[in-house]
Amino acid sequence: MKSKVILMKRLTNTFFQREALDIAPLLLGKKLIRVIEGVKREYLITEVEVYLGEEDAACHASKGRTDRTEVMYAEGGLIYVYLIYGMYWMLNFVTGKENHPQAILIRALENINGPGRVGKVLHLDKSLYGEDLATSNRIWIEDKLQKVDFTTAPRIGIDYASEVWRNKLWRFTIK
DNA sequence: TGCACGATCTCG
DNA sequence: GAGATCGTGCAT
Repeated sequence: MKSKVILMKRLTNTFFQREALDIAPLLLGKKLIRVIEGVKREYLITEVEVYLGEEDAACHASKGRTDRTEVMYAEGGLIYVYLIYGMYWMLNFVTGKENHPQAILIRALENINGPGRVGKVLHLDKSLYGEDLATSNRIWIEDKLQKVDFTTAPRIGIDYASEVWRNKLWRFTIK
């Protein structure tokens, strides 16, 4: 007797060890799992932004290798979190090959708009810096096996960067 | 050792 | 439109 099983498959590191611009649209509509104090919660990813390499003036890696950016130089599949404006933790997934610093910022989840609020509901903190999405029991991504339509737009909050980088359409939003 | 500032949000 | 609030990177 045959039965159909719908697999909610955790994404492995190979998923993240590709170029951020290829991965970003694929992340839309996927499920973010977060376990807080033993309670498992699920959220749909609805908006992301790509930060790509040392050349990208808006990317933290444009300052080179530092204590903060170190994780971005690792292979894809790790988490990059940092505190901004003294109060908001930003959630990023490291992507690409080793020594190709890049990351994808999770800007919004379903019903949760803005990266600061995302960090708040997920109870992010420094302890998640470098967390491995493939093996963590605190946070990971699962495939939703559904296709989504998306739009692109310039990234938010990077007016300090030069025009070329400001104008990149590296924000991906689910339709 | 000090200082300027930021991949934001909320309130008025 | 401004304030909250603090780690980071770079100058001193």
